[in-house]
Amino acid sequence: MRVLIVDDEEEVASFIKSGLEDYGIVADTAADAIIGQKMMAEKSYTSVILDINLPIINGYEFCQIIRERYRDVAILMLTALGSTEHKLTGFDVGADDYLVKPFEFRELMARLRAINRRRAVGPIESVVLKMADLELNVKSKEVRRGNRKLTLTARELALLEYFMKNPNKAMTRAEIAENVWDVSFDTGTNVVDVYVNYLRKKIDKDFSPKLIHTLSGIGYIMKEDET
Amino acid sequence: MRVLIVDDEEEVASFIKSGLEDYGIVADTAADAIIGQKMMAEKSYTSVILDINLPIINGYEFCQIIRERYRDVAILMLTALGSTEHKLTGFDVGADDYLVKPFEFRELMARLRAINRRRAVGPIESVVLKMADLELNVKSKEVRRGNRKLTLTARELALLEYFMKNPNKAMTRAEIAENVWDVSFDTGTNVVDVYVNYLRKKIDKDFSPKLIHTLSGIGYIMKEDET
DNA sequence: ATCATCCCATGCGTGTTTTGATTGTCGACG
DNA sequence: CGTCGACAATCAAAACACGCATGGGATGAT
Repeated sequence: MRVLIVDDEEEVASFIKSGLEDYGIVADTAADAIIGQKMMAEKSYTSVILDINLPIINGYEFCQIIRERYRDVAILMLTALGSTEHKLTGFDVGADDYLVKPFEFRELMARLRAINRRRAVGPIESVVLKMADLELNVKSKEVRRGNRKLTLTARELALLEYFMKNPNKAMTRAEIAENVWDVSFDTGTNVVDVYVNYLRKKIDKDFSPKLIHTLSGIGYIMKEDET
Repeated sequence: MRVLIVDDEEEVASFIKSGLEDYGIVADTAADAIIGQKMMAEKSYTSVILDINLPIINGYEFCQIIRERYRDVAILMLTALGSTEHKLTGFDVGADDYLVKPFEFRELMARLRAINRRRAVGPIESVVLKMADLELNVKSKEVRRGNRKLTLTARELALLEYFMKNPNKAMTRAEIAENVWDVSFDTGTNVVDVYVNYLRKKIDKDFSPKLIHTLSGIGYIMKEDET
């Protein structure tokens, strides 16, 4: 995920930028639409956070330009203009969401996530993957369940990461093997079974609810609810 | 576009409903999540407008349920709870947008349009196959009829999936055998009959209407209406 | 050299799948 | 009106595959 912030107020822009970076999201800033346009030509952004009161070209016009050229970029308008008329115009020119200043950063973040959630192939790449009380920090490779810290081996970790990135999805052994062992699956081995077993011993054995479930004849699935 | 409004305040719900209908959008209302769930099982909605303060099951929980089962439905939360915490929770459970009461109808309309426009971009194939109140989530392999969860074996599941992907189509045993057992049909076995029987026991026996029908001399057909 | 990690092979118990025989249903025809 | 035959539904035992556990060997790191 790469975000472009277009705002002529220096403070606001850098405040958002540093906030996003705390979440591991790359962010660039642009003071006006002309600069913004150039940056979008150079790099490909997943989202744009856009002010309306901009010098030269205003936010509405810029929004239309983006929509035309980069059809699938998520656009979030962030402005002091809070009247319904303004909002309607914003959505009219193609914004995906509209947030009024002053704002809480956490809400901005949540809205940004929401508009990206659909578009992206997988869910937004959050640094911390969560399911029930199990957490996996992809960056630090730290795994904890409840308040217990767990130590996994490299392979166990890769497997868990794959599971957590595909929650509620039934997966065959072949699928898992190809993604976690990244060799085309050599039939006649049961590594997957063995490692699922290892994982279970560490993350499920002493806890509840169980997260890794077996689907007989199909494979495995990671999900929260029992059965 | 078909919208479901879940709100226990009668006035609000019907206000929105009639507003949407002015725009030629079909809208249904449900007073609580249980009713809402049933309606979603029967018809397929593009969007849900969801209150949080609901009797029995609150909006957050219902939102999660919807997200799980109907991945590609747009959810807009509409509630009096305006704190950032509430909003965050809303987005956390999978809402696409969050609007605080009191609201202007025009803004609701604009936001509804925005979240649907966005969703239409990527062709997300529906993962939930439906017929009457029977649902098969192809991704998680979960099968439910009404609100009962059913457990099928791998072969039963494959058969059901084949049936549901070819609704209202008469199919011979040979056709079924080739697709579900993927061996060229060894005449002289009655596996198909046996498994249709197993399936019926699980998905049709205690329910109505019956979905799997026998065509004597031809084969089987899956369809909703009796005969 | 020692240790942890990773992968493979084997065997067992259990649930699933298949088979083959029996029972049930319905229409045609004597 | 009863019988027969074709077809479908049901049943239960047998064959089979699947998933899980375990021990041990190969590999690589310290």
